[in-house]
Amino acid sequence: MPELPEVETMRRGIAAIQGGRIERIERVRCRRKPIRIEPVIATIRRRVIREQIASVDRRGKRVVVRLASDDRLVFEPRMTGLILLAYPPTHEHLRLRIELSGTRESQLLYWDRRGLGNVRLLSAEQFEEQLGPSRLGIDALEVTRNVLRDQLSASQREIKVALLDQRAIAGIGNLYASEILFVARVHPQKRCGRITRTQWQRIADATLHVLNEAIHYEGSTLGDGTYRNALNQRGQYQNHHRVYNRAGLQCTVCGNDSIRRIVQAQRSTFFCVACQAE
DNA sequence: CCCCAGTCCTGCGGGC
DNA sequence: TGCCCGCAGGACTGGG
Repeated sequence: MPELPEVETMRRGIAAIQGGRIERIERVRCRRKPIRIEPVIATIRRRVIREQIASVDRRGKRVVVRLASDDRLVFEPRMTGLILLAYPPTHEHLRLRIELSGTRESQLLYWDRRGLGNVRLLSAEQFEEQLGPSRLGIDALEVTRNVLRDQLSASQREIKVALLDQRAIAGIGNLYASEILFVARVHPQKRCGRITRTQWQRIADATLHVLNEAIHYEGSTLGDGTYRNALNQRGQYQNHHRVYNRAGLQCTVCGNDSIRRIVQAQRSTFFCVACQAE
């Protein structure tokens, strides 16, 4: 379930392909399994082959490889996508291989078990249109109390559901929304309109704290073990979760058996009924 | 504006 | 032991 910390870990893992020793894209190979890709592969090849890689960035839950031409190759892993330099978990689900020239041979792989993710080549204009500020909110690592308040306080939605809205804030998904609200001590069903200034401040602080902590541990590799970094190694943040997947277990803060699971917008939410009374 | 259910997909684990 | 079904949830869509 790549969210911001997992996607950022992938981005850092492949960042060595930018500039420097890596010269350019030499080949693009589609593997056996179909891939959601746009435009068609022939057009992608025509536009990327022999292009240099200018930078490797991230926009919310997407990795953005910017080429010297200013076209952008956007990887959106969704549930089970991985962006790798090597060691795909299975050969079967390898979807795309981009061969790069350089002093050392290099490659970029896109692997996706379920295939819900996608890869798109966008012009600078298309990128602005489809992934610009009108479609995708400010990056979650940049939030402040005032950004949260401006974006969400007019909403009557429950805060946990609102945090998942990528048009407001980009990068928070189901797992980190629960973790953030626990650290902020705000009840996940609290309506946005009823959240106080102090609570917005705590949510902003908790967002930065939790996401940076998760990046430090290279993200969360959950039960099915799908998520991996760019070298197919597991993340470790699952060992530091405070509430996610911990229903019925002891709260790390108050010590009570007060962690519950509820469903909001058809998704699991975990929280401590004692620590997040409001 | 918001909410909800359905869609895309695969693999897993529970229940019988 | 095998089969079916529900579940996981990111982003999007269509209907209310």
